[in-house]
Formats: sequence, structure tokens, C-alpha cells
Amino acid sequence: MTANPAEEMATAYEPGAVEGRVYEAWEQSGAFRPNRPGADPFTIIQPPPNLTGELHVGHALTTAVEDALIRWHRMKGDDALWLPGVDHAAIAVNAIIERQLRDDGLSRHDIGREEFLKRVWEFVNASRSRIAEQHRRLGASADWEREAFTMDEERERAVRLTFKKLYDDGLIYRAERLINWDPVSQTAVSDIEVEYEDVESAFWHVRYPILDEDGNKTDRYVVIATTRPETIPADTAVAVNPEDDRYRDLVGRQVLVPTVDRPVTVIADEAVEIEGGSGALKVTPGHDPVDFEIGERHGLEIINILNLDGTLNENAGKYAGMDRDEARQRLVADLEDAGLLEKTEPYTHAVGHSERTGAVVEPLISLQWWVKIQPLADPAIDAVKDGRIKFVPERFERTYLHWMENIRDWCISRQIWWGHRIPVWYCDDCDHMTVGLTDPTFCESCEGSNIHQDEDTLDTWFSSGLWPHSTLGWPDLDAPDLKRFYPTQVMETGYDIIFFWVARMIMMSMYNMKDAVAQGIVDDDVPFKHVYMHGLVRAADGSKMSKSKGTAVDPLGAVDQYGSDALRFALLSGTSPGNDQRLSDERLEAGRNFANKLWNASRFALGMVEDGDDLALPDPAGMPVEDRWVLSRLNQVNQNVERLLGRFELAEALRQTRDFFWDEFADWYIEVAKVRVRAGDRSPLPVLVHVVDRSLRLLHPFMPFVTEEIWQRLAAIAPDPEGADALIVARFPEAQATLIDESAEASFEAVQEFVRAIRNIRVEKRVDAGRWVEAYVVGATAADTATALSPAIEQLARARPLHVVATPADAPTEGVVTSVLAVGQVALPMAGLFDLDAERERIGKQIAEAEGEVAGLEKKLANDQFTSRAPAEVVQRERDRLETTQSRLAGLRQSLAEIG
RNA sequence: GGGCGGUUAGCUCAGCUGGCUAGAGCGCAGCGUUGACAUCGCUGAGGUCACUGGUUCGAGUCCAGUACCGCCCACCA
Repeated sequence: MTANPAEEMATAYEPGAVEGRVYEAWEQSGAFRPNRPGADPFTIIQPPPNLTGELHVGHALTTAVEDALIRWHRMKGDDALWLPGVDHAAIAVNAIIERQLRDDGLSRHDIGREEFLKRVWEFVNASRSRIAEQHRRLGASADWEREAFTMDEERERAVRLTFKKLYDDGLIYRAERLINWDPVSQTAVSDIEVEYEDVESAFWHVRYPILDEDGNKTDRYVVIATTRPETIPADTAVAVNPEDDRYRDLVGRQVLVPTVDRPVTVIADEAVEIEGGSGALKVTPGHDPVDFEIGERHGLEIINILNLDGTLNENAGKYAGMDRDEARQRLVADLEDAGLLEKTEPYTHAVGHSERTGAVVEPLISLQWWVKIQPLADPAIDAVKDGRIKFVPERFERTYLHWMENIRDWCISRQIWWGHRIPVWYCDDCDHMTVGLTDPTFCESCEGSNIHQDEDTLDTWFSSGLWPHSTLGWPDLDAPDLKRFYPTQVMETGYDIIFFWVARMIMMSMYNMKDAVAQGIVDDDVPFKHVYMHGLVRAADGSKMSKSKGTAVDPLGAVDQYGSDALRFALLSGTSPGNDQRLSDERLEAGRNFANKLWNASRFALGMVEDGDDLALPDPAGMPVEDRWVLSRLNQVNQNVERLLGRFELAEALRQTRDFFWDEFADWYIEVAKVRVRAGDRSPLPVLVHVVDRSLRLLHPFMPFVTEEIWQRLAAIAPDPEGADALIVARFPEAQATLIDESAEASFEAVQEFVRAIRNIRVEKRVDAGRWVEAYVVGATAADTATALSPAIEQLARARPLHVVATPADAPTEGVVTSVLAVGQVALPMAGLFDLDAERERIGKQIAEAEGEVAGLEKKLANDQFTSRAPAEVVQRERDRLETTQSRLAGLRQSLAEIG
């Protein structure tokens, strides 16, 4: 070694200065690829990043958590793979392109399918490379060479096979049913893509004239309350509860539907609630789910009054061509004119909006493809119930089970152009449907060639649901990755996506992987063993981050300003399973500050190494107490980190490591070691280098860039024993129980107390910070340690001359400020500064405190309920405490007596 | 209407299977450029752990209820 690389380090950690270079080095070294076949597999699959816009901070959290877990497992030697993936977020992408077209006054039909898809791909390909770049900046150690995309050919193959299997099993069917229609994107959406929001609207009470036997209007009418008067033209019955006395005589009679003057029958159905509205319900099977079911029970006609763009059609009579809002207003006005509006009340109720476009969704009857879900849901329910899949935190299992147990058939067809196209061809001659794994050229029934493919595409989540196995080579059951990595260990995602994605992945994967289990290729059909849920990242004030309100933290902006590691620190230190967290500048600053502390403490420690230093850690038995203390603490933290990471408690693991490094290693050990090194003692060097090395390893999963950068210098001084040339491929430390030394910890803690006590007196007595003061340390049981460490105590407390004595009698009593501790006493002669009254008061206060504590403890120990029932060790601890407090009290009283 | 979280220092949050003399970061007050770090160091102030009751030798921690705050699910027109 000629030059110490630490000496070239900048004096502060500069975010942005090293990340790019470090990342490139990792990539080139192949560190992101799994490389230990045969070891425990650990796989993480990446949830869909936002293809449509900026990187969201929630995604930065996902990335940070996943990356931490992957790096940890890789360092432990597991066969860990992170498969990055991009999902296609089809509806949103389609909407973006449609918006672009609309700005030019066009619709997709004007340019045709081919041109439309061309534009989509241009947009998507640009997004994909941007996403990859964003992930690099966040430090994601994904294996980009295996990147998969839900829209590529392999996925298409998997999607078609899944569709065909389900179809052949009778689990996919085509049917005309009530669906949720998004009039803006003009496609069906599934139930969970509808978000209900309270909207202030009105409750219109409308009079439906009652007809006599001959079909003539009587002067009686039945009042019906509705929030959607524009659907009145689609009414095909009026329903009342069979138990409702008010309307019993009306059942079976006819009433006239206002505005269209269509006679309909009054029917009795239990779905009608007597308390609701006026008690009588207009039945609109074409535009309401409840009414649809009533209609099915009573064989009612279904009338559709809506066009796909949300305007009314010819069935709406004179309202045809109007937009639904306009139709509502006109219709209400007409009712009023006709004297059929009894009253209008203000009313707030939940209205369904499309999750993607925000448009009010309209229930309407439409011919769509469906998945019969119950047969898929049943095994997926069992997998969670019998613990093959565990949710972290556990409470989300209930949410999942509740949803799964009430699940309804899944509408999978979408009337948008970009997506996996439904692999069904219709025969124009015989109407037969051919489901094709490859594009068929003739009808499989009549063999005619007049066939055409379904125009629709599949729900995004249909293909996303295949992710855990389709990315590993399925449907090829011999694919090596499938065998090696399925089932994966962890699905990491936000709790907002349980239904959309987690549930679908479980159902679809278990269905598809049954064969592989039967053939003994994989052990289990479940796609993953743990579902780890992180919370949402909220703005500093606790609100949902919103770009329009300016409360959104831009992750890449934060990376530029504070550094990638600082962002990760902020996100990871605030994350606890299932709970939301707030992200603020303060948190980011805390991350940056810690990165800087790591940098500087390491720089200093490494910078002390000189040519010829022996850096091998000697036998701990011969080490000074502070060395044994810091090694003991390090290994305890190491032990805790292992345990905590295994339980997904990343924030706590990070916190403990941080606290150790900063509060114990940097603030105490380095300070003490400094004194020895300056006195020419080289023995702290191995310990310094060792602790830095271990700390960097422990922190690498959380803060990969800064730790790698520092470790590179460290490795130049002290090469890795296993020959690793980068921290990312170095071994994660295992705690060494033999280095845990409780007596060393107790001894050093006593030293800390002495130092703090002297500092405290100095500050209280306003001694200038730079001035040296004479001090006595009454060591009691810790006298040996105090003697051994007296140079350090001198330096840390700025106390010189320092006298370490065994008993209070060996210290002066006149003009002395004393502090009585559990471990001994300190005494500072303060001739000029000594103030008798102040001293009396100070000691008096401490006596009162100690007396209170003694009294409490004595009472507790006098209670034989406590001494007999509490565990022996707890009782003993309390006895010890009483003893030390009593002796401290005695010391305090004596000090007071000496003052007089 | 059902379910789930939260309520701990001025702010943001830790406190695992009950033993706490209740912690951290930020903020606040005082002191400080002692050759790693002012993105820092030292010292300190600050809490009836939402409320009520219960179980227990012992409750921030378990149980029941109450009050707020938040989220999810649900076909009330």
C-alpha cells in the first residue's frame, strides 16, 4: 500500500457524484444475476410501474423495499432473482393516445387500428426505457437482461393458452349482462375498477299514474323516488315489497311510465326495502344491477336507452341524442310541466366513477366475455387459509378472504385496442367460435374461411395475473427458471392492490400451475409464499400526495437534491408493514445527514490506517474493554438485524444499525480510539476497520451506493477474506455470539456515565468548553475500567488532571461539585465557581428523586404477591436496582452533609 | 350498514410474545470552529401513553366499552 485511498475522499458525501459510476460497475460485474443455483431461492417480481407518467414516490418505496430484501438475500448467499417487469396499464395508455387524437379533433376510428397501435408503441417504448433509467437511479438491482413485458410474444403465448384452457374447462363464457360502462374510454370496466364517490345530487319524487282495468289513467298515482330520472324511459316495471301494506292492493295493476307513457305492471319483490325512498321502486333492468336481478326473476323486458358515448338512443323517445346530463334536466323539466313531479329533495349518494378516466360509469347491458370465478377462487381461498400464503401484516388476510368469498364473475373483455386481443374467431357462416393458440385461417367447425377475430382486448389484469409463472418460462413446463424459482418467496406491494393483482395472481397461477405440480416439476402451485404489504406514502401533512396540489414529492428530484441513498433511507426508515407513512424534507435530510456521517466516520477511521498496520482482529480476550464493548454491541445489532429482516421489519433494522453506527461507534468508540492512536497505540486499527466493514455490509441493502463507494476504499486497504471485489457481492455478516460480552458493555457504560456526569456539571456550572478542569472519578466497582480508560475520559470530558479513586473518602469534599451515579461518583473541585446554595438545591433535588425511587421499589418488594408471582429474574432485577439506588442515595446524603 | 387501522413529547413516529425509571428524529433552549463530520459535537427542557372500566403482583402493551380521525367493502332506488 502506498497511498491510503481514504485520504482522497472528499470531506463530505456528495449525492450524485458516485451513483452512476457505481451502478454501472455493478451491472458490468453481473451482480444482479442470481448465481448460486442450489441455494435457497428468493425471488421478487416487480409490480407494474407507471407506464403513463412520472415516477410516483410510492413506486420508489416499492423499489427500495424490494431492493433491500433482494440485496440482503443475495449477500446471504441465497439464489436470489429480481425479475423486473413492466405491465401495460392498458386503459390508461389507450386513454393517453385517445386524448392526443382528440386534441387533433380525431378519434381512433379515424386513423384505424394499425395506426393507433403504432402510436401506442412509440409512446410505450419511450416509457419503458425511461422506467429502466429511473430504476437505475433508485439503485434497483434488478436483472435487466431478463426484463419481461406483459405485451411481448412470450406473454401473448401464455395469455392465449390460459384463455383456451379456461374456455375448454367452461370457465370462460360470453354473455350479455349488465356491466359497468365507461363512456369516456368507451369500454367495459370490472367491478373493482369502479370507485364510488359521494356526489351531491337530488332525490326526485315522481308520480306514476295508476291505470284502471281498461288501461285508462285514473287520478291516482304512485310516487317513486329516484336519483336517476333520465333512466325513466327504460323502466319496465314498478316494484314494491310484498309485505308493504301501503301498496298491497297495487300489485298486479298497471301504472304508466311518465314521459314515454308506457304501461308497466306493479310487481312484488323482496329486494325492495319498505323503508327506502317512497317504498316503491322503478325497475330499470337495463341500467341498474338490482333492477337487473329483479327483472330476471320476473322475466321483465330490458330496454337500453344509452349509446356507448353516454348519449341517449332512440329508445329514449324525444330525449334521443341528448347527453345524459342534459336529458336529466330536460326530463325533470317535462315532469314538472306535466304535474308529475311531486317534490325534489337534496340528496347525497355514492356515484360510481371510472378509476382510470374519472367518468361516471353507466350500468348497461352488453355482450362481454366473463371468467366464472368461483372455481378459481376456492383453491385461492384455501391457500391462504391453510397458511401456504401468508400476508404481512396478517390482518390483510381477512380483507382478502372477505373479498374472495364474495367474489363475482369477472368481466375480462375491454373495448380498447391496445392489449392482448381476445383469441377468439367467429365464423360468419356457421357462427362457431374458434379459440386459437395461433391465428386460425378457417373455422374449426365448418372449415369455412370466413372468420374474423373478436375486436376486443383482455383486461390488463388478466395478463398481469399470469406474471409469477409466465415470466419464469411457463407454459414451457421444462423451463429451468420455472423449476428453480417457482413458487417465489415474496410478493411486495401496496395494500391498495390486493384485489386487482394479488388475488388474480393467486387464482390464475394456481390454476395454471396445477399441471406442473402434478408432474412434480414444482412443489407448490401457489405463486408466492408471502405477500408483504407496504403502506401508502403520504405528503408531509398526511394527505394523499397530489401533483395538482403541489404536495407530491418527486422521487427523482429528491434523488438529485439529497441523493439516492437519502431517499431510500427516508422511505425505509418510515415503512412499517401495512401502515401509511409521511414523507417530508426533514426525513430526506435525515437520510442525507446519515449518509454524510457514514462517509466521514469511515473516512476518518480508514484514514488512520498506515503501512504495516496489522488489521487482523486479535483474540478478543486480550482486548481493552472499549474494543470488547464496541464489538459486543456490533454483534448484538447484527443479531437483531437478521431477526428483524426475516420478519420484514426493515425500518427497525435500519434504525438500530444507524443508531449503533452513529451514537455508539462514531460518537464514542472513535473518540476513545482517537486518544489511543494519538498516543502511538496502533491496536484500535483492526477494530475500527472491522466495525466499519461490518456496518457497511449491514447497511448495504438499505443504502447501496454510499456503502459501496466507501467499501471500495476499505477493500483496497483490507481486502475481503473471501475475495469479493464489491460490497454488493460480499457476504452479509453473521452475528458472532462469542463476541457478545455483557461485562464489557457494563464497564464501558459506566465510563460513559462518568463522562456524561462531568460534562453535565461543566455545562451547569458554565465552564468554558475549551477549559480543562480537574476532576475526581470515584470508581467503586468500575475503578479498574476507569483507570484503564482515564486518558479517554480526560479527553472526552476535558478533565485534567483526572484522579481515579476507589472511595468517596479519597476525593476532596470542600468546594467540590459532586454527582452521585449508580456506578460511582464524580467530583469537580470548583473553587471560584462553587455556590453553596445552588449545590444544596441541586443535591436536594437528586435526593428527593432517589428517595421516591427507593420508596417505590421497597413497596414493590415488600409485596409478597410480587415476590412470589413475578419471575425470579424480574424480582432479582428490582432488588439490584434497590441496592444501587440506596447506595446512591447514601452517597448523595453524605455529599449534602459535607456541604453542611 | 359491515370490516380494518390510528389516537404516545410542539411535529413525525418507534415501543416485538405485559416487567418502562416511556424512546428516536426533527423542532426548541444553552454552550461550542478541541485537525472525520456545522449535513457537526456537547448539555438540557418537554409526555396523567385519547377517555372509562376490567384482568393481573404489575398495563403504553391484554380485554370490554366510549369519543374523535382515517381507510376499505356493500345493490339502498
